[in-house]
Amino acid sequence: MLNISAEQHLSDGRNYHHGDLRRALISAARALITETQDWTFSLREVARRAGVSHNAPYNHFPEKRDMLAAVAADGFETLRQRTLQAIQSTQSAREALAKCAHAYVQNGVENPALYRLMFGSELARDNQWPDEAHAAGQRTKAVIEEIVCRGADSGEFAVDIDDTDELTGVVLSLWSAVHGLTMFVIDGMTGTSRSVPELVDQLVAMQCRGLRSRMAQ
Amino acid sequence: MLNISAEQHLSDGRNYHHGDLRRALISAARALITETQDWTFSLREVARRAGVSHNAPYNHFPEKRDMLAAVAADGFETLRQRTLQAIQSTQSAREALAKCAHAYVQNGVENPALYRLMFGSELARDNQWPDEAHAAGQRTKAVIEEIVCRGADSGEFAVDIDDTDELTGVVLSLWSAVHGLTMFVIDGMTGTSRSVPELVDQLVAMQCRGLRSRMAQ
DNA sequence: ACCTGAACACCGTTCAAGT
DNA sequence: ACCTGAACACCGTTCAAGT
Repeated sequence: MLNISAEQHLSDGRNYHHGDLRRALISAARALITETQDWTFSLREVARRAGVSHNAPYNHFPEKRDMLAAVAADGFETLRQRTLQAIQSTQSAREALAKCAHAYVQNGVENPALYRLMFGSELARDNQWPDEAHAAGQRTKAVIEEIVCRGADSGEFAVDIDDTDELTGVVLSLWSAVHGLTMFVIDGMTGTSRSVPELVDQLVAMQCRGLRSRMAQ
Repeated sequence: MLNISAEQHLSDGRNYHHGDLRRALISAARALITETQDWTFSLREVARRAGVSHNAPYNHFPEKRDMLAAVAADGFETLRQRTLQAIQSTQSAREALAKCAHAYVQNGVENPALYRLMFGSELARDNQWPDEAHAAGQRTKAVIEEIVCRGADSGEFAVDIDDTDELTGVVLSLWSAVHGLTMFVIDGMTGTSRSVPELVDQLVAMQCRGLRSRMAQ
């Protein structure tokens, strides 16, 4: 994954402090988020963990927010890889969508704070996201787009993928549903005792039904 | 709405500082969020705005987080009222769902920071939400549940509302989709030039299709 | 180019005290 | 019961200086 350990760097012959402090800071911050399930820790604490002075981070990030944005981008990359792996060797678009959704939700459940950072975040400044995090999010979206195109090709989904607007809208609707469910599960807002996989299955079933028949809107 | 002004308090004959500082603090914080589109302001700043010493808030909230949670609950209440009003005098469940979704998304777009606070939030401590915010969220969910029940009664939606699990799952799926879309619109992650109303319409159309026919899952 | 240490203006929270 | 003021340990960020 993206978490290159300190040892690897050192065995590289590169000095931890001079070779890749940026990466080390991101790793340290991500580890802190994973451990504490919170990101109210200080930038100084991250620097301490990385074994550098409390200002060293400013050589790599303009301010704290930008470092968190880099962690978020890292989280998006992990999510992308996990969903991508989940749809390997699936037999149908329908199955791929289900597998993707399960992997997606589980990724969030396993590290709620990181998932919250990726989306909920005060990363936005003036309601504008840092480019790095934004781009990483778009790459994650591409996985869903691939599934939709596959379903259209196979005839499973009644989507006109040559109509860019329609394709984008469908992809966005699907991502919205899966993302929303992930948030509610994480936040304990489901208000039911049903298992997470059951909820995911029901959501996917409903979305697939919506994609199959295309009556008057 | 819930924003009772200072004047109203004073005309009540109640002293602003002794009568309802809690409410005044929530209002001040909400105003700060609305103005700055951020909630990294300090608790001391909120106290300043309310014209009290920097510790007065501690008489009403155990810590800063709890005050933000109260603001979030306030935001949920506004959202609930706006969606509730949107579905008044609608002719069908289908129309109600559309109107509700439009009002919901627009509410988020009008005050992104508040919406982010309500959901994305580091309000959670140990992944557990403050009771007040949690309860307010559940009340918002009830609006969607009402629409689904109405659609089941009228035969518009093929949902067995006597099956609690199924009903909960459907409501959660719908809420997930609308919430997810709201977040993506706010975060500028839609990756399309289509208008927000168009995206909402497409999402609603897809969800309704999913609710109408019930073939083998 | 990258890192350090001192410095500045702030903050969340606690505590003893006032009414 | 509610509010104040002083105090504590911290933080983000800047700056001058070191290599």
